[in-house]
Amino acid sequence: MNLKQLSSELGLSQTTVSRALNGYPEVAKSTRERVLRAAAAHDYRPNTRAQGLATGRSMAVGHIIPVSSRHEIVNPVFSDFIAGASEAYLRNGYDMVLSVVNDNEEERVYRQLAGKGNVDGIIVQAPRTGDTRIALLQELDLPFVVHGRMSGIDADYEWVDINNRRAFRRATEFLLDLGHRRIALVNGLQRMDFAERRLNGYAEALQARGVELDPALIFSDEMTESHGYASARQVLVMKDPATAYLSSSIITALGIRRAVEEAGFHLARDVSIITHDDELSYLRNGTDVPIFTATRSSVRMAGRLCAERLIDLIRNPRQPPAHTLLEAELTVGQSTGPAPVRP
Amino acid sequence: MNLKQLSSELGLSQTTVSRALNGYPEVAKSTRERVLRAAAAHDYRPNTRAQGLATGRSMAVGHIIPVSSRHEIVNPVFSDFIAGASEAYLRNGYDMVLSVVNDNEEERVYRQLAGKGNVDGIIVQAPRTGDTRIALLQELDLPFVVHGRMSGIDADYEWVDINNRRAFRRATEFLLDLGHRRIALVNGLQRMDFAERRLNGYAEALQARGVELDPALIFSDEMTESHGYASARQVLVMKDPATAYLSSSIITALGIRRAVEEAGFHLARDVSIITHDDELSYLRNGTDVPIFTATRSSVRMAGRLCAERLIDLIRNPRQPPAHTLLEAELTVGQSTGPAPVRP
DNA sequence: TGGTAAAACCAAAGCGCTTTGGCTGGAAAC
DNA sequence: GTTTCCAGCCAAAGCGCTTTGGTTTTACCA
Repeated sequence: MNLKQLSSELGLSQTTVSRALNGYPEVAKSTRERVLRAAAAHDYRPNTRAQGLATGRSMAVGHIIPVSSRHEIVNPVFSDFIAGASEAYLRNGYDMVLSVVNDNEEERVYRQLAGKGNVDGIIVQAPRTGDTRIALLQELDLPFVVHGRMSGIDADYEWVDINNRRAFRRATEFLLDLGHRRIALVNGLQRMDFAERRLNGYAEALQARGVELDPALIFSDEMTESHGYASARQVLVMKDPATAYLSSSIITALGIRRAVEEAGFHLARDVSIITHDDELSYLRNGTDVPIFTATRSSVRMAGRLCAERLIDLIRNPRQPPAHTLLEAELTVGQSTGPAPVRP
Repeated sequence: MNLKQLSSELGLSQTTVSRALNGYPEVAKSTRERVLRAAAAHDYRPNTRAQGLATGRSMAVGHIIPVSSRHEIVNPVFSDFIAGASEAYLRNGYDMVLSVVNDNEEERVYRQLAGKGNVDGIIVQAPRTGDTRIALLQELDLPFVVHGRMSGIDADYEWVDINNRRAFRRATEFLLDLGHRRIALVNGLQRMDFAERRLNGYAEALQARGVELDPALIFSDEMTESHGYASARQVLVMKDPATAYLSSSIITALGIRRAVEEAGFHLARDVSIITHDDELSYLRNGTDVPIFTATRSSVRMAGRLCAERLIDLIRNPRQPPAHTLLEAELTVGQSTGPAPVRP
């Protein structure tokens, strides 16, 4: 069923039917009701492509998921992020088109998405330090929202991010307060912007207390379980091992815990762990008492916020970029305790 | 830059330029080269919506991700599945449009997707027993591929699935061979088709050995870490607890391990665990020696296969449905050992 | 009753592409 | 030299919608 058929059936012009359906004023109330009834009866839905062609809008937004070409790893937070975003899209009638892209061919995909005109806006994921995508997107004149931020960029742009530096500074301070002095940082890939900010927060806290930063205690890689495990294993064989770990993801934290317990240590008593917790739906940090002491911030909510900002930006294009900074809560769980007394 | 501009710049008709770009034969070789050069120089990309309107194809496929409205949980295997599927789409020029849908409004979304005509085909995820979606999709006459199968349905349809029954039968037999008699099954939601098949495999193996099935040892819920933990806790307080666990996901297995170790037991020596392993990229089952003994099958590959089948189905619509059954490997890791001798 | 303004409707153009159904000029065939 | 054929090009229709710029109808008032 298309507009033409529907309108001829109703004995009306396509114009009137279209206006009736789209809520324009210049159509009699009785006619509108008749049209709406008929549309519902025939389960009529305007063809998106035709609608898009006529209006210039496509009612779709693009999410670009970068996959590191070396590691082939999809960040697991992404599924919850998507779930949050799609809440907003559903409410506003937008579709979500996903592109999983090797990070070496990102530019091509962005250009393509813009050129083919099948999205009205873009969500940029996993920004890296000195990212070149901002300039590209501004040149393409496509509304976009960055999940995270990009250091070392002059241009202003819309972003939604958590206060990574502050969260990790607080977490480090918490461990220092418990008497820990040797604190390992098991971080994400070094080139990721969030990882750098977390490192900065960690370094700041140490410096403020006059604790020297030991580069041997800092690990950066994809945030997998095995990265956590491998890092902790390295720490455990040190002459002067860490008594506490700061982890960038609950998944790496699981790996750290595995290594630590395998070595016969007891969590909280012998070794402490604080992790960042994205509140992944399938990997909740405990149901009542949190398993891990954690800096907590819902990635699902971040997804929703990004999507809402983007929709707003699409509707009102020429507004100045807004910045949404979310604070992470520090919640105490069962994985931290006072630093063990040296034997 | 659009076709009109490009062709006027070249002094050619839109027809010729279009044909040159799309590889039709009735255009001189020299002209074609000239057109291709100009298109590249101006970074011309045909507008997808216009193209779609003209051809009737949209060059996009839909993935419907159901989110249980009660639990609000997105299955984490989904991100790797998507990654696999998008490899195929990328190669074939398809876009992927994602709808995250509450399972109570699925029908509406399917109808909408078909009616609005913005996808050429659909991937159906997480089939449930007695699923009504098959009938709906066949009525809508939209090509589709099911990831998994649906029991209790007469109609024939295209699916890609792993041999869940066989995998869990083998895993159970493996545990029985090790002398285990009390084997707990920590499964996914009961209404999911794969969960039923796994249960059947488990039950079959027990019956074949004359071991009685104890319903108290069977747990079904969303496959979260806490489901694993909670289930194992229930088992641990039994008078006659299980000596082995069969887990439907590596994530629940992590929860089981947590509960077991917390209770002071040692993996493999006191308690055995076999889990199904989807080979999630961020949660690898160990790097060299597998952590868990596991039935292993890459969900990423399943994604790729589903996408490839769907693309084929879109291109050659009237072919009989094919069925792809993947066997899972049983890989021995560090989580299983002979049943402990009763004290 | 006629005139006017507002309300309600419509025809047709246009969005950017593909595709049908020509047309043309030069080479091949006679 | 004429006819035939085909390679190579083009004009225009059409995909299904929105929107512009009307026209007709109704309602109101003098």
